[in-house]
Amino acid sequence: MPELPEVEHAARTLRAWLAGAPIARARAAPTRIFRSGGRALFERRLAGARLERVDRRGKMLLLSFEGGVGLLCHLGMTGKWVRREGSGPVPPHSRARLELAGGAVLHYCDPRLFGRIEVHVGLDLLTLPSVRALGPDPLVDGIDPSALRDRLSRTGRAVKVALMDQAVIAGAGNIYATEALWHARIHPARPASSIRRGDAVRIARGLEASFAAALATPVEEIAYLSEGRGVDNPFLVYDRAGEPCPRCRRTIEKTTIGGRTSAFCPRCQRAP
DNA sequence: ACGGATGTTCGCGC
DNA sequence: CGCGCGAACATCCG
Repeated sequence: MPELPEVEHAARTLRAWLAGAPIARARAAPTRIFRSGGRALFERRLAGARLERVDRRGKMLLLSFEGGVGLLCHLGMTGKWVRREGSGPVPPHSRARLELAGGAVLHYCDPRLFGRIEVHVGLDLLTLPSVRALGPDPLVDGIDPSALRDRLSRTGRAVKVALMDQAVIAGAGNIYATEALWHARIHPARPASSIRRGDAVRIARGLEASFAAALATPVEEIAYLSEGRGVDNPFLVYDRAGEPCPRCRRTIEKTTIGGRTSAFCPRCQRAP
């Protein structure tokens, strides 16, 4: 459940779920979702907590509660929050749960345990080093093409690898880096250092377009990889190798860049 | 049955 | 120090 659009959806959903009732009880199994000592803090400090605000920075969810308790949650590759009535069945791979006054239960489910939850007391989550290390968030800060070009031009890595670097731009992963570069007509293996002002403008537009499209799409569809059967691929080029490019009809190809599969159109996105 | 999957982090070698 | 690469994490799906 991971890149910016899905995390933004999770933030909005959690905001609504936690708006009414305070947390009555917090429980979690001992898993590596929690770093050292985190589980005890989770169970002890979230009991009785009332939501103040939910923020998102890149792929990080930041839940702040009255009294200075903060919960940071990264969904990793397969994490998601699920709401159940207290009487309902426990969803698969529930790793932690927030029992709300009123009966609903919010489960953090994560089969592969790549996600993480941290509880912090007495500080602003936005000041955490892991949050401050993030680059600008496209929805919160917007994307400044000049700043993007400056950050890209300082590295010789492939532009797609650089776009997935959360310190460059917060929130893009394999799907949206792939989509944005197709929009921008830039080959994913091009050295980031070769990106010029005009390229950066098109990449910024490409990111905005692919994020906007995803935010306008039902979350079950953007999560089609995890939802599995029956959900159509909502993306233009991601996971579409062998199909025609939606712009020029040339067959989309795939290659491996930075260890990740990358789909691209060999005509629209010429090799470096 | 095998291979790959939306992410992050670590170790190793150059 | 930068960077590439592979592995690891644990599970599901086609």
